[in-house]
Amino acid sequence: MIQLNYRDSKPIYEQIKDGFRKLIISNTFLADEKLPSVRELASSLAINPNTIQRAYRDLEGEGYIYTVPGKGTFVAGDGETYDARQHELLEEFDEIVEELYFLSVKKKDLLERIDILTGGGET
Amino acid sequence: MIQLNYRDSKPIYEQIKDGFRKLIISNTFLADEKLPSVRELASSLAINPNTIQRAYRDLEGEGYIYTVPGKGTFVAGDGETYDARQHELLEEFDEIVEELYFLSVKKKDLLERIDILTGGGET
DNA sequence: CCCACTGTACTGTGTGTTTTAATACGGTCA
DNA sequence: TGACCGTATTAAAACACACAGTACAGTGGG
Repeated sequence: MIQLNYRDSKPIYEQIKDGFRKLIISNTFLADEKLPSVRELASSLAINPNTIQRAYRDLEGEGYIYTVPGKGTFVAGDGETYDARQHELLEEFDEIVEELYFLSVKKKDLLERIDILTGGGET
Repeated sequence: MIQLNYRDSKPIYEQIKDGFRKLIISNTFLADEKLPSVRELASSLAINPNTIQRAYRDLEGEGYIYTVPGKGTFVAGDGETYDARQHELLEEFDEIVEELYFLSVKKKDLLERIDILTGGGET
C-alpha cells in the first residue's frame, strides 16, 4: 500500500504523508473510506506507531483525513476546506514555473503538460 | 544580498541555495559574474564557511554555477546543461498540478497563472 | 618569490529533529 | 468485558545540521 525508502533523505512520516495523499488524489481511497489503524499500519510497515500517528496528524491538518475517536481514521469527504494546502501548493507552483521558464522550458510545453495531467477536458 | 531566516525549519544551506537560484533566475546575477567568496559570504552572514561551501557545491551540481580553482565561483553561462534540474522540476510540476486539480483548482486558473508569471508573451 | 586571496577537505563537537520504545488513558462496539 | 480504535507522554538511540579549527593546493598582484 505504502512503499518506504530508507535511503531517501525524506523523513519516513513525510513519505507516508505523500503516499496517502497520492492514493487519495488518484481515488484509490474514496471519501469516508477507513484508513489502516495506526497500530496495524505500523506493524505492516515494521515501523513505530508514533511515526504513523504523526503522519496522520499532519494529513488531518491539511484537510485530507479526519478521525473519529475510538473508531478510526477516514478519508475526508467532499465539502472540505483545503484552503491552506491549496495556497501552499500554488506558491510552489509559481516558483517552479518561474524557474522552468528561466531554464528555457516553453510556455506551450507547460500548457500541454497540464492538458495531459488533467485529462484534456474543460475544467 | 541573501536573507536568512533562523525560524524557518529549512536548513540554512537550502535557504542560501534558494536565494542564489532566485537571484540568477531574476538576472540579478548575470552569466560569468563572480559570486561572493566562501569566506566573505560566511563572514557577512555570520555563519560558518562550511555551510556556504555546501550550498555552492549543490548549486554547481544543479548547473547554476561553476568554480575555477584559486579564482572563485561564478554564475554559469548560456550553453549550460540543466537537464537534471529541469527533469526534477518537471516532476514536481506534475505532482503539484495533479494535486491542485484534485483540490478543484480549475485548469483555466493555472493557465492564467502561467501567463502572468511568464509575462504573457509567446514563448 | 611572497603573500593574500580563492576553493576544497577533514576531524571533532554541540544541538535539534527523527525515530524508536514502552506505557498509559479514554472512546467504541460486539 | 475485551478487543479494537486514536491520543498522550517520557526517555533514549540515530541521524542531520551547523559550527570550529586546521590544513592543502591553485591564482595573481606586489
